Amino acid sequence: MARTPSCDKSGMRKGTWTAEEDRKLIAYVSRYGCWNWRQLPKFAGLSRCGKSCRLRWMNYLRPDIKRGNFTQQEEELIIRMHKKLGNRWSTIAAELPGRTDNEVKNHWHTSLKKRVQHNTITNIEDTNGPLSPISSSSEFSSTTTYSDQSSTHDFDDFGFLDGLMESMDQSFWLDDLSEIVQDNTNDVLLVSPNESNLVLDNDFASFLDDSFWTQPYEAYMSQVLYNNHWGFSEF
DNA sequence: AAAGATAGCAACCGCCGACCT
DNA sequence: CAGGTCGGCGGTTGCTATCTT
Repeated sequence: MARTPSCDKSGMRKGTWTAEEDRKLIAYVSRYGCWNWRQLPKFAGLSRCGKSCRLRWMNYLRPDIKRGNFTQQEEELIIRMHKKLGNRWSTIAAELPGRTDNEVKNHWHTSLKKRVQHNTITNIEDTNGPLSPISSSSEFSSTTTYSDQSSTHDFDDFGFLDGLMESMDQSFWLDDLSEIVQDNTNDVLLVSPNESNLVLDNDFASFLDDSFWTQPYEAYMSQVLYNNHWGFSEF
């Protein structure tokens, strides 16, 4: 679980923190605060570099650290924010009181990442059959083919449409599992897991040409902007 | 029961931006 | 402006625990 204690070239200890080291760090920071992490170990009687002390305090010893399993709400928030922000762990952790960026990052890599990937594959299989091209018999044509996640057009891709349908139920827009899909009649729908599907208005639907469904969102939008087909303000 | 594989997570490393001199 | 210091961040490592064969 932890690294074997060792020392670096300058004689600073590395590896797992002992209970005694923890006690010294807690005692010092509690009394004097963390005014300078570089200098702190010297005054606190620790043979650790400042960085190591800071990390230990921030990720483990801080009194407001919340330990234990992540709740379902916390996990959902992490998944949602990761989808929006990417690997900005400190920003994500800031929304989870008592959780550290390191903890959130670890939890993502060990648990949530696999779950999200599994859900993506499952959703694709649900609509298209197991990793097969778009099926004409399925209710919806998927926004993606095979398992190429880069060509999935999740709802968040269209954040710039936020002002367009302000009257919509906000939960629809915030739902990360919403997708933009095309049905048998070529209507373009916003599909939400809560089954409140919505047909997009014709302006938007007609804007999506065939290449939308066959290439990654970024590439598609680059092409759109390059061709000046559509300025954001027009919507 | 033993060996190998995998999961979980604390801790380290290197980089970057802010700030100071 | 240049150089140095510091705190903070994200990626990665290395070790133990647990599971699987």
